[in-house]
Amino acid sequence: MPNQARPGTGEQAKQLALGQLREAILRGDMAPAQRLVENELAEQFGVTRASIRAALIELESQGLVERIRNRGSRVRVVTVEEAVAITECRLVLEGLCAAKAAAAVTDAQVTELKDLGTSMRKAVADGEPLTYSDLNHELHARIREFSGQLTAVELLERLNAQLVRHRFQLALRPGRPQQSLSEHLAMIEAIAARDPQAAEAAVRAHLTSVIEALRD
Amino acid sequence: MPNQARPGTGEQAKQLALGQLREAILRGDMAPAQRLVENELAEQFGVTRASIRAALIELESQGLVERIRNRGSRVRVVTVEEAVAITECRLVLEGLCAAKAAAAVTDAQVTELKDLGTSMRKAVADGEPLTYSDLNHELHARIREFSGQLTAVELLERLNAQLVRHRFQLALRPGRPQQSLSEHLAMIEAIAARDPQAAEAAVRAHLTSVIEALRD
DNA sequence: GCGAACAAAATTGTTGACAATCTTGTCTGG
DNA sequence: CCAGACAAGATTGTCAACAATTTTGTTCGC
Repeated sequence: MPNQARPGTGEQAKQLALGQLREAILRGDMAPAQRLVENELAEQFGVTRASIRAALIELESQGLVERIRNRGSRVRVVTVEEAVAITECRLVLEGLCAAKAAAAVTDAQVTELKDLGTSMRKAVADGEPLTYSDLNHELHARIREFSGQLTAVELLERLNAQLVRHRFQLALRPGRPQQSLSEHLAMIEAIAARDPQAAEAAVRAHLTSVIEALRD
Repeated sequence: MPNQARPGTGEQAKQLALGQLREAILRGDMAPAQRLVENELAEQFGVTRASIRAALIELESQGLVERIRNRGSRVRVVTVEEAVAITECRLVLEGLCAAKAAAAVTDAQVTELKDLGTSMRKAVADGEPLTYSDLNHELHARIREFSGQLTAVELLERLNAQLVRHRFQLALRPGRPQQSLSEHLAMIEAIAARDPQAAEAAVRAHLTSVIEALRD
């Protein structure tokens, strides 16, 4: 169960620190490879070093930061090759989720997916890559959710967190949304048709294309 | 990068505690759902609570223990449904690794796999399910290793750690090694033939059979 | 006898100080 | 001028004590 980042509620210090740090890294506030000194972070977030420490240990095993014995922590930089390897894992895991989802979706959920599809079509037509990227993300999340495969969902969320930086670069590439759109619509179509094999194939095709785009 | 459990070397207290605790859980020394009290563990392993605490946090995000706020930690029990879900993830990820391995193995590595195959055949013929289980484990590990897919390997090791208890139950089931053997030999055959699609299919077939066996 | 309020025990969460380790800059000898 | 030893500073690792929380057992009122 991934830790939700909800600063502000009456959480314990460690959870608060974890949430804040995680958000900061995901938002890009911390430069890549930036050093994370426990004392500075503790003062910055208003908690003690022990809490920061616990948060860093957790973030390390989520692959967001790197820790070296007696040398400190830094935000992990994901090379292009790693991004490809991560996306290959996403490919098979999201394929699994899509197949499961195709076998289990309700009518209401199909409607929701189709609505997302039309929104995406509109975003591309209006030339709003930012909105499209958000919808894209949401579509993948919904498919994961509908699959009911809790283990796969957890792994995927961990993997996705490592790709934030690369995701932005990809979304703003000219021509990319157009190609991506048709692939996404095919995924929706296959799930709506309750065809697990087709759904898995569509997801694989989409992420294969993402991998090619990553290797610009 | 998963933390290797190598107690005895001059590691730091937290790493030592982590290794010992992990080994103890994996070996089954800790009963399922057993309470893990920080003070007791600290005394038992000869380290302070802080080290135990850090170790527990890490083990939690590896899915080996469960931690509830102000209530303590216990070794996580994996239900049969969870074991199935985990094995479904293994299915797709090991499929990916097998395909990659088939595309990249050297001749020496093929020889190694075939040797493993004959050893497994012998273990089944001699009726040694324990030896066979070990070889089984090693075969899977080798295939992962030969794939060069670091991200997938890391995910798989995490997943496998959660299945120790179920693995034992499966290995000792009468008739199971015989069926498992032919599936494993097919995997080796496909990788030796450098056929990625066949390798992926063989792994999927094998783990599908494992899932069915899990649902006794 | 039963339920709720309350008190005591056990356990985790937090804090600040201290020790061990690594990095960096300086100095000495060649 | 350079290599290696050495000392100073910075940073992480460890520790023991304290605070907060939850659980459990007990007592009181009905």
